Amino acid sequence: MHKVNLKDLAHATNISISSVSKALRDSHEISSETKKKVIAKAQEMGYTPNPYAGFLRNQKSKTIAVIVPELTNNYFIQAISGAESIAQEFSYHVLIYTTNDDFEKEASILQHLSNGRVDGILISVSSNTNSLTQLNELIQAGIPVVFFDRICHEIETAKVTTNDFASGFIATEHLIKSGCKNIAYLSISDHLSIDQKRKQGYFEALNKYDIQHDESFIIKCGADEKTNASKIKKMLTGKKHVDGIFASVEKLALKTYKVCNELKINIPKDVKIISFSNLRTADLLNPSLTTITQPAYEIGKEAAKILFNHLAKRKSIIQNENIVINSVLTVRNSTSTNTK
Amino acid sequence: MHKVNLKDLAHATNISISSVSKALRDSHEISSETKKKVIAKAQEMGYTPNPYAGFLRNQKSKTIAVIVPELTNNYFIQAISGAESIAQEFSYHVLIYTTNDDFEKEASILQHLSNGRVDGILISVSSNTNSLTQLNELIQAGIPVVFFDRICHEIETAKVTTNDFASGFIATEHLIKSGCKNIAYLSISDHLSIDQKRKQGYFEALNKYDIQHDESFIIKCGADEKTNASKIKKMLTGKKHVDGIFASVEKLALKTYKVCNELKINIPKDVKIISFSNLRTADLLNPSLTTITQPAYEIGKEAAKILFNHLAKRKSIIQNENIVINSVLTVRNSTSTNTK
DNA sequence: AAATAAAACGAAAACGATATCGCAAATAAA
DNA sequence: TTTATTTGCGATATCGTTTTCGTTTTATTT
Repeated sequence: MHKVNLKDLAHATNISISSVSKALRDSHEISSETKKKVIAKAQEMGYTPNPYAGFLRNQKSKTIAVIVPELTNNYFIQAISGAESIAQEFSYHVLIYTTNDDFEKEASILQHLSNGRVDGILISVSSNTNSLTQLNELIQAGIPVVFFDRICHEIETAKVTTNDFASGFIATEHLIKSGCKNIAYLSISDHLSIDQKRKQGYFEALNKYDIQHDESFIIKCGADEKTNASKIKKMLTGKKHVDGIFASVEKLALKTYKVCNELKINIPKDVKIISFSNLRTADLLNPSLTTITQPAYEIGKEAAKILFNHLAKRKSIIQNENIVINSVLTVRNSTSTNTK
Repeated sequence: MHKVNLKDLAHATNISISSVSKALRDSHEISSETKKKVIAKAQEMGYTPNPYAGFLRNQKSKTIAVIVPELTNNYFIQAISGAESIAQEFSYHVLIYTTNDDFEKEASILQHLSNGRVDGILISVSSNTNSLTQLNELIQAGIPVVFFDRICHEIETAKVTTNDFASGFIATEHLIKSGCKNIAYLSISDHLSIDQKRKQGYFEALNKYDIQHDESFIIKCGADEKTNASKIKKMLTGKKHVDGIFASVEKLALKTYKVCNELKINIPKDVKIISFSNLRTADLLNPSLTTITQPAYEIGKEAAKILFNHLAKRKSIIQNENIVINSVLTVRNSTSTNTK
């Protein structure tokens, strides 16, 4: 079955290709009669424009890329979901790429995208990102980039985040007010701006309440699950008794839950836990988990909106801008003082 | 900054466009010296081929679409994740579309894709899908479609699923062996083949153990969360005491947990629950949830492999085929008989 | 009626890469 | 040396649109 194109349509209607094209695009240069004729014939023959020809002609594909470290993460999924909803509104298409938190893979994806396959990019960088040059080249080449969550401060463009510093402070303060004296911070990566800011908020809270800062309470976790588990285990069984844990990301909190189960450590009696998390089942956990929840869906929507509005304007450079959407604290049983 | 193309490269090297093109594609028609010269210059000038031109020429874009009802669902995410991993292997790009379980939206997406924007499609249809004609047209037009999970039996192509019938049987049998007599089935949609099969497995198990089948124990849930909650509540507070619940999908199990919390109904003492689920936190719930888990990641990988292998062969039609990857039962406390 | 303006359409040049030719030069075979 | 063959390269058509610019026809003005 041959796919019908403008040429076929022109032949069938005895009208030139260019006029047929114009008729279908509702140009004022074409009389309403011929428009009708062309449209009817197009309908009849089942004409649909070849997308690639349009892409080539316009150097635009109505497609954006969303690049995230991983998909099996509620935060990113919600953000993608938000971005996708806006994309549908703007009739854009969404390409998904995962980096597995590997900056080489990230660089290779960005490299691949530099040929202009997409009109714009939404990205949350990998923990150890090193792709500054790639990203800058992309922007120089006229492909707008918007960051969300895991941003690169060094690059001038729009960035959508949550209030990491304040949230870190609030989380830690909540633990303190719940009676914790020895509070550990589970870090996911030194290189990540979100981690740094959350940690700064943590320090700020400790300072405010005159709590001694102990370097051994900063647990540097990473990509490897096993290593994380053993570090958490070591912390919980160490001489210095930890009575509060602030997890910078959800998966570290969940790992802590499992370790506590193993070690028969009672949450919240022995140790209280709060975590950044977008888990839908936070209130069904045993015990239910006190969370700092980012409005991930909104963040994704906002980032996408900025990108599409920019693409609509066709201005070459996105202004440097920091959009902050606040997280919310939801207190649950993992930080409860009522130890029945 | 002007993007450099073959023409520029030809001009810079004093070689014809066609030869430059051939040189870059390592054609045997070009001498190794000129190849070197061209490649060096390409490097120097930062040449990257314009993707759209290639798409137009080849009528192929190395892009597939993955269409799912929703993203905020662990099953679909894992499946997409699996598909994406294979896509990276095959150097394919992945466009994501969500239908919000609305068949009109699904139809419109499929319609849009019929112009050949993608080389192939992976789809899990919406609950009330009606898009048979669209799907058939797509296949007729030479765009291969592979189903996963939520399939259309009527359409001749490859379908990747789990053993829904057997799993439904196993789940129900597990409840029966745990002492349940009055087992409810939470259905998500009558129209879905997965739901029908799981329910058939449920009936089969009831039959085998000579348990009276009670029509009021089939709870027809749907997209609306509130309605689902009230139906579940009604079931749990009805005269006929329900002592076992088999949820066809995760979200219905979670809803049941919340309703039980509200009503102070104890799981598993008052009622036992088993569910199809891909929740990572199943063992951290209160109580931990007994699950039938689909190998979603594998299913996504398998579906993608079939599609890519087919695309590589360029054969026009995918043979009708049913690939089944078995789910696994993981017994946890929500069906425990040890009611401490 | 002549001159001008507007309306409706068509020819052709892009967009950038690829592949089929044909043609020359260099090599091999006769 | 002549003929045949290989090797290396270039001109050109093609993929299917869109858009600029002419050209013709119709409508408007003097």
